[in-house]
Amino acid sequence: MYPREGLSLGLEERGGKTGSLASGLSLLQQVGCWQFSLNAWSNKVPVVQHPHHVHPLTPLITYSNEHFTPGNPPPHLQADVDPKTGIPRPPHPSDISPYYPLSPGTVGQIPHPLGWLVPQQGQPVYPITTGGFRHPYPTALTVNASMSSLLSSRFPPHMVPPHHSLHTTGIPHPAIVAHNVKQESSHSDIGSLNSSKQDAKKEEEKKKQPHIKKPLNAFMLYMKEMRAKVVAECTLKESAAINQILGRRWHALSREEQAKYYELARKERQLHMQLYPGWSARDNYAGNYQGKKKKRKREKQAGEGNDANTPKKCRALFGLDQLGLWCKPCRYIPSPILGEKI
DNA sequence: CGTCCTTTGAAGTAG
DNA sequence: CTACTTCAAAGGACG
Repeated sequence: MYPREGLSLGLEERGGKTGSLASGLSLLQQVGCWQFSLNAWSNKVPVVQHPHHVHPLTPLITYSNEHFTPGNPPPHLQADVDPKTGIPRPPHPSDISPYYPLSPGTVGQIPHPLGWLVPQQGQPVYPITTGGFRHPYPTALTVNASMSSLLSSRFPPHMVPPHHSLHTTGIPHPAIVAHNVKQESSHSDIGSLNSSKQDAKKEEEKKKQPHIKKPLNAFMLYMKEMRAKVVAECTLKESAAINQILGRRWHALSREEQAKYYELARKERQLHMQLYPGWSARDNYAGNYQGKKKKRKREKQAGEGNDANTPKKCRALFGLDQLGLWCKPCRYIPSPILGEKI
């Protein structure tokens, strides 16, 4: 069932940060991965018990689960139901994200559409550092066809102007941060004295432009929600370790559970597209693609390909049973733990 | 201070 | 089309 042979049994050494077996064991126990492994071995359904069962991430889920009765449907369902027939309508662009759109009149009547991302840490999906504070999507933000066309007409498709970061409420969109927050200038380090001035000017101009971040994918949304919980469950705070745990928990989720996040991510992207019609992920490459890179690329390990987009390959390489509990050994959670039957 | 680590997924580039 | 790269989040570690 579980191809143990496919897993390295050696502790991974890298950068002198190798985690100890004991700590790894302890870690797994703390976060419940133990249970996952057991389930994987016994071919039972992996259980990631969310104590509260109410999904804090999404009103969609929360509402549909328990908070609303047929006579009192959640806002997004209200939007989805034909008022005349009462028959649910298929999704369409105008109600692209039931999480964000709220007409001004409805603000305050129902939980914030992004409350699903705010509750635990008070942080929105997209952190805003502009102005020194963070905001979720504006509460009064209404993204519908009219707004979409408004945005499109106001801004050229290839460029989102700085003021675009401000909604009519004056609250910047969470996906936008000051450009100098994280991204660096893209120019190479072969700067001459002549070009330094120009570079500085470009730099300044660039800083004026808001940095529109990528929309979060399903896993990122999941991490955002679950991180605090995992941190609370174990003593670890190091994000790399936490992320490993989260990665494993992600794989242990049922298809239905994951589907929630995929759906949320899809809506995220759609909203992002409507808010920033001309935006491309390329914009955030900041000239870092191949050669011009500012960022690392850790050397691949033996047998390690880039399997991020190739789950099948990933499964074959590292061993993944039908439950999806693949475990790649790493320095934080040593491979013997992952490979051993417990 | 800036980058790395670590995860998955989306989207980009290169061949 | 396939393979590879970057970047989203997060915060400690490290040079």
